[in-house]
Amino acid sequence: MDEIDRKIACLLAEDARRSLADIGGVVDLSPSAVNERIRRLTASGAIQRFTVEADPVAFGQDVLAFVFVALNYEAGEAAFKDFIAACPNVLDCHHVTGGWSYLIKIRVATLSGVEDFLQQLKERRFLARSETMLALSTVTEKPFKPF
Amino acid sequence: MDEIDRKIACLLAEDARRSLADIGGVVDLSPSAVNERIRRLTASGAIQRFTVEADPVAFGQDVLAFVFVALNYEAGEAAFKDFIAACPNVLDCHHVTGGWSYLIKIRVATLSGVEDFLQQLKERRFLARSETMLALSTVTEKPFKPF
DNA sequence: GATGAAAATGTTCTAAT
DNA sequence: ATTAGAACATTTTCATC
Repeated sequence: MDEIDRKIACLLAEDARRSLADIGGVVDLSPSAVNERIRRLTASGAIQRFTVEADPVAFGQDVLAFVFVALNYEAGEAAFKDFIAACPNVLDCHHVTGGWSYLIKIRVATLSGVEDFLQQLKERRFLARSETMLALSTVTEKPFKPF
Repeated sequence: MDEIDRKIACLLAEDARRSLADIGGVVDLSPSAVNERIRRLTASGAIQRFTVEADPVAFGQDVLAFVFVALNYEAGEAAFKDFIAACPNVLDCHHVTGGWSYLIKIRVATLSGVEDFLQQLKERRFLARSETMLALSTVTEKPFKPF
């Protein structure tokens, strides 16, 4: 992981469709060398996958909410994590400092989707307490990119 | 935006390097037809860009924090938004319901990076109050994907 | 590790329906 | 909007340094 690797990762983050020749032009390497570096970055997990950024609104997921959860540990933390990891509406879930155990970021189609999500947590007995914050508008929202 | 478009977007979200022929095999369309649909999805903004998902830790951004901000409106909301949009450490920034004006998600190399970030907000007089939550561990973290 | 050239694969364009 | 096929470009492999 040197400066060239970082630069290649940055270029791919901006546009993953750039050709190896293009990238090679920027970092002064042959297409094959660039290819080999991308292969290594991918194999090591530094680059996790090639994907597309999609507009949630265009796909009907208009509502963004943050749910703070105090876990009911009797229900099992592992079961909670499994549920969260499998739920397509969950974009983020982190164990956090402060008065709550987890902070969860979800995208749903409508407000009732938020209620459905909370209901699912309740049904599975994961919830001791929770608090929900709705996002009214977004200034910026982007996945992590090397820089 | 029909079911086929959704499916194509899903497949690209999983792996943006799949060939047009591959995708066509799944949705029962010719490579050219798939290509045309991807072109339209991209042109309409439903697909915002082709990119790579990178591992923040591999790139030395180990610390994830959520910063709640009550804005000092005298400093100018537009200036705040400009600053936030331009800051590479900021992954998310949303105007939210509740006692805070904005919820900001940042990635920094070390804890002192959190302090630096808060210091920058202070220097620019954006801050009335703030509260910071550190992420201790991550259950899931992914950009929005159509499904 | 990197290179350059050959081989394999994928994409884009054109004409037609 | 979609298709087929030709023309074009890119990626991948491999022998070599």
